Amino acid sequence: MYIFAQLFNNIVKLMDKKQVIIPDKTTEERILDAARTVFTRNGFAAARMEDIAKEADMNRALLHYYFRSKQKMFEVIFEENLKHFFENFLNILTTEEELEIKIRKLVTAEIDMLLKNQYLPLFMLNEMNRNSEMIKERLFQIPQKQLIPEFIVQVEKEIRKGTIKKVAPMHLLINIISLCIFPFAGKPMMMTISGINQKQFELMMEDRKKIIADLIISSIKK
Amino acid sequence: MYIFAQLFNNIVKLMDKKQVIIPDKTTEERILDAARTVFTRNGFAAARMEDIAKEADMNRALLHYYFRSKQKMFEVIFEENLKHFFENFLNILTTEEELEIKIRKLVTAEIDMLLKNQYLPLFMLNEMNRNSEMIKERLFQIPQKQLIPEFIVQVEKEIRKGTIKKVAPMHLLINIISLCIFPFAGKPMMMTISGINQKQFELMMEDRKKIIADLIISSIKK
DNA sequence: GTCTATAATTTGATAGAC
DNA sequence: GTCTATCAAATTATAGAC
Repeated sequence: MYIFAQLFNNIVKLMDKKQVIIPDKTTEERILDAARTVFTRNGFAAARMEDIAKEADMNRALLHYYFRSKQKMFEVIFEENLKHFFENFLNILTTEEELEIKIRKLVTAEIDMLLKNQYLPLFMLNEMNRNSEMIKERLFQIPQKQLIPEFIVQVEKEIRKGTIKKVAPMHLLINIISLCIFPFAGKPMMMTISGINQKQFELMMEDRKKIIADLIISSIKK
Repeated sequence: MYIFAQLFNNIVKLMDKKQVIIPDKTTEERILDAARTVFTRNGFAAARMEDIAKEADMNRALLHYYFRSKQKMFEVIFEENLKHFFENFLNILTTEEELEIKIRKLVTAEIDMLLKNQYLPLFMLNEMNRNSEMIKERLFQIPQKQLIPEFIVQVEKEIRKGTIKKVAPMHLLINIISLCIFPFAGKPMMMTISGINQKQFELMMEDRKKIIADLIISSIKK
């Protein structure tokens, strides 16, 4: 029953504001979309319920009706972002793939993901930096404890076999992560310094897929 | 005249709270020290005037007496941090030094600076990401416009001379910056993932001075 | 210059009509 | 479910005593 009321409501708004509102999204989805945008862009502290309401084209009261508090709403988005940020990377990190292939896949997948979520790095870095209990708890639940060592073991095995140079596996991993993620966290700086625009930035990151992988691989090749 | 009153005041507080307060710092300096700590750690949005007052061991009213508003106080600290973040790096970038030596100096100086200012990267990345008019204006005033091209010219010259491989100068620069700065911005993540403590993190960054420089240099050597 | 008390503003959260 | 009106709390900023 209410689905028609909502549909009608959206169509009225659509005509009224001459704006495209996807009519088949539930209110909850519209709120989450808006919350994702605002929280990911501004972080918890700088995000305003009013901003989210405006982004979702509704009023603040409705946000509280669906999610009770800013904190609870944030936790949903943080959870999403945390998973998004780590999941794919950690999955590739522990496949049975040969090391060189794996490094190329890691870099490509990571940069592709970040090109679609350009505010994610700064969001994650910030929220992990904040000393929030909730976030510390959630971080400890990540299965990194097992996944990272798996990769390290793989690198150590290659070193013993003599197929790659003797490198510190943890540094290797940090190098890969740094080279992929930093340009996104520092995008405004990059763009100002080098005077490039959004489109040029994205093209540059496409180039970096090969540049980073080559750099890393040449540093471990004998 | 008032310098004695202040000295007396500080000594009283010192005895009263059994706490070491350097008595020869002016009130303004004590406020700036506190503001630097709080703003750099938490960013503008999450920083509270109350936090700064507590850190400086005085009350909020006094902060306003000296700096009028939170915004004005922040601008002083931002200015300081901006200079601190770029100045030394850009100076080294444009010395007459030979390229390989220069890269080693850049990496060492940058990591040394960041070891002493571990919250600086995240602060700068965040504030540059915020769309503040004041910050955009200040960024444009940085002499990067001239300094970066100077370095790029140097690299291009080496390539033409045939002393180094044919690499994209801008990517080379971004690689150096990424490798040095990212671990500090992602310190909480690094520490959680690899289970290391503050002391171990700092030792790791000491190791990275050589690791990063070697990596970069080996990638340009013929 | 420094403090206490208080005003003003912003922001998160709720009540109640429809 | 959604809105308007309102409250409550947090936070910045000022007034005025000492």
